[in-house]
Amino acid sequence: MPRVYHTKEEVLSQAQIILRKSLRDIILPAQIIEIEKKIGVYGLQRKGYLGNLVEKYVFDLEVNSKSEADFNIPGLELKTTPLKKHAQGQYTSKERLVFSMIDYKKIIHEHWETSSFLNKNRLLLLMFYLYELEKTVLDYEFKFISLLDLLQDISEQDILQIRKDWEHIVAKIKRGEAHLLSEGETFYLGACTKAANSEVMRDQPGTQVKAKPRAFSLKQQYLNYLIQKKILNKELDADSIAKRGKEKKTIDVLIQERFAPFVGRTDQQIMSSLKISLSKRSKNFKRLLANSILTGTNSNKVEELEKADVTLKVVTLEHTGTLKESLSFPAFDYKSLVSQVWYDEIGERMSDLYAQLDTKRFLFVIFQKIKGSDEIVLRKIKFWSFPVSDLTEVEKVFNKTIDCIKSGKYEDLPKMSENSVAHVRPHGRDISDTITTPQGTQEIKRCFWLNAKYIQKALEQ
DNA sequence: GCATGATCATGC
DNA sequence: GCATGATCATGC
Repeated sequence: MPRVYHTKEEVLSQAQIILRKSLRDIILPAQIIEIEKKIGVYGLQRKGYLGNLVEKYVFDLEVNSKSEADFNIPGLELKTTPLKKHAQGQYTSKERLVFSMIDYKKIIHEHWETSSFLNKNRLLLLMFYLYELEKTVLDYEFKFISLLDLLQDISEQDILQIRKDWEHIVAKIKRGEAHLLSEGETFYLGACTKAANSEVMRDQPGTQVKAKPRAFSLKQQYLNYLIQKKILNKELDADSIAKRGKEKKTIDVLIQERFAPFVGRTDQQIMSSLKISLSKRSKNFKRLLANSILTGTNSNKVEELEKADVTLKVVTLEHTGTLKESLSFPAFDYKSLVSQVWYDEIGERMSDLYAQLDTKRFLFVIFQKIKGSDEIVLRKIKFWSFPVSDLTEVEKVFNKTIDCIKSGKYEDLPKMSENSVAHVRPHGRDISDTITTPQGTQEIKRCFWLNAKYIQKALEQ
């Protein structure tokens, strides 16, 4: 008979039996053999299998494949989720935390307080295990186990943001724009792509256009924040824009308000009203200026931006309004790149570049040069995420890049003149900064860039 | 003026 | 020591 749980405390206490242990440590030899047989059939990577095993062997529950609640306790959801270990020994989440699929047709009739998302996931039993490539589900060690109440254990500020994220996603679906959703347009709660079992593309309300299946997710960076702050009780070394969470505002409102008094002012005026003095010769001068406006310190780490995985980009327009410089991404590894596929339509595999464009959010701080002066003016700030409608253009660049690398034609890599959105260009320290190619030769480090003209247009909108 | 190649400066 | 964000330099 499967076990029945009556309280969340009972569930949490049962979960602890596997803390700092692996499945192999807590089950019988006969069960180990049975699981090893299945691993042979399913392979090591079968997602969700570990979750099923935990339900069965840690909690003694009957495992069903339906999306029914794990326990009989309303809102309590079990999540087994992987960690990765960094060189300095600290743990971060390996992935975002994915919830159940968004039902495009039903959700447009929901409200946050009574939403199916909150109903199902308000209480999260988070079981973090250390993912290691060479191990199977039997040997992953469970590192942290925590019960998180989404409405009580996180700051009001964060709850508000999650609610606004949810409302943003629902509003977009209501407008018949589910196909235009991307994970990058919200802060903590995202709508991430998710493999569908039966249908690849889904119907959505109000339009004939089909949309990719998506699920709610807590973004990876926000999950990292929860691990550090709520599970390990560590103080963050980042500076908060809303000091100590007293201001109950969403991130974009908060940031807009911080910059508003300085829009239209010169760098000199900004420095004197902030009572700071920064060297203009310093290459990150404008970056420091932006940080000072945001947090009052020159710290590069801004809590709200880190939690929401927002990349701050400082750009400087010419006095005429043109943007000269393109936007770089981290340098790529030729060998790793050729093993990637752009996006496999069921969301099982995607390239680093696709992931960057679909999940990242940018905050542009836009300065402009003044004619005949060495002063600059803060023009505006703008949140931006990459429009899904332009992904196909980048896909062309991506595929051509892979073709060129595979055939060793490094001089034919996609140029800015070939594509309106993106190109490939060097991105190393100098010409001696090289990396090994699939051919075994050394080649200068390069990366994908978003074209300056393209970014300029995006900023004007 | 723009595309492309190359490098700087900082901070982790 | 290196990755990264940002910018510089050159040549057409």
